[in-house]
Amino acid sequence: MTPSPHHRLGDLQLRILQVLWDRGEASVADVYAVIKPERDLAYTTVATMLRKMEARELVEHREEGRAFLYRAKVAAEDVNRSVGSHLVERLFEGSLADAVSHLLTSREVSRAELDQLEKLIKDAKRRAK
Amino acid sequence: MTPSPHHRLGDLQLRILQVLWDRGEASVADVYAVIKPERDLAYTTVATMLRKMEARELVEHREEGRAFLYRAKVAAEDVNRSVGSHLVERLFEGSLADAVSHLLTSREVSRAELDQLEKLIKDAKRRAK
DNA sequence: TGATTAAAACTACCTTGGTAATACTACCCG
DNA sequence: CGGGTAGTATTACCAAGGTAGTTTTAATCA
Repeated sequence: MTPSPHHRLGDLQLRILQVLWDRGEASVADVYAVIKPERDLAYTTVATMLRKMEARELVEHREEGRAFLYRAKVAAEDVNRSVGSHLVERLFEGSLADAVSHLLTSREVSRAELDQLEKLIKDAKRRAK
Repeated sequence: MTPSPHHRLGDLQLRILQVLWDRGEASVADVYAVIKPERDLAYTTVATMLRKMEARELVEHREEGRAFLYRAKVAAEDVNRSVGSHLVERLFEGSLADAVSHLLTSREVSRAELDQLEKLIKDAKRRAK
């Protein structure tokens, strides 16, 4: 079975993973409670998705009484990196600078964020030295 | 009809758009010639995809003799921005800095690229001032 | 004990990207 | 004229994300 490349996770799957990363462990009801206000889904939708994700090895569960407690089986770091990397690759032919450049013109970026970015670059440079 | 959010473009669709952006106009054969060496597809696959993309208003075509000449109907800028933005949003809750930070740790970034990035930030700051 | 309820299991459906074989069509060349 | 050839058109599949109704099961409470 293919380890299924992380970069093609759908929005709902990603959102569910985020909840799990946040909580460590969560029941369907927990996940549902978090997601429901954001997007109006049925409880069973979340449950089904979780089951599908388990089949794909993205999450796993254990039983606690009659309920299932799910945990993410993939690391946030890995997924974020994988998704981000894939995007830069497919959209900007690998040029991080191009990617950031587009991002900078596409959104309001606060002064604080710019400062933060600057520091990031400086750190990276230092490490590269 | 929904203007179909650009951020859900698949890899093949994106690649095809890139060819069209590059050429301005291209026949199926043209697109095929470019893509074939990268991924081993059938000619009809490309043709079908183009037709599907036309239905989705991503491209349009005119007839030149017996062949179709396709043109992108969406701007590269728009798509890149949209895809990039969506990613930052869904993965990093809108924090560009977080996004870049992950990208920096996920790939080899050349000194030149770092310099380029630094300049980008400085420019953005100047503009924001 | 019997009814309510909460949970999971099962089933089903739609959309879209991706992939391609096959069928049709018109044109050009010998 | 007749057949190759270069195109498009048609049709079909599969996988995966997303969505959710319906059914079963088990526990809890009155």
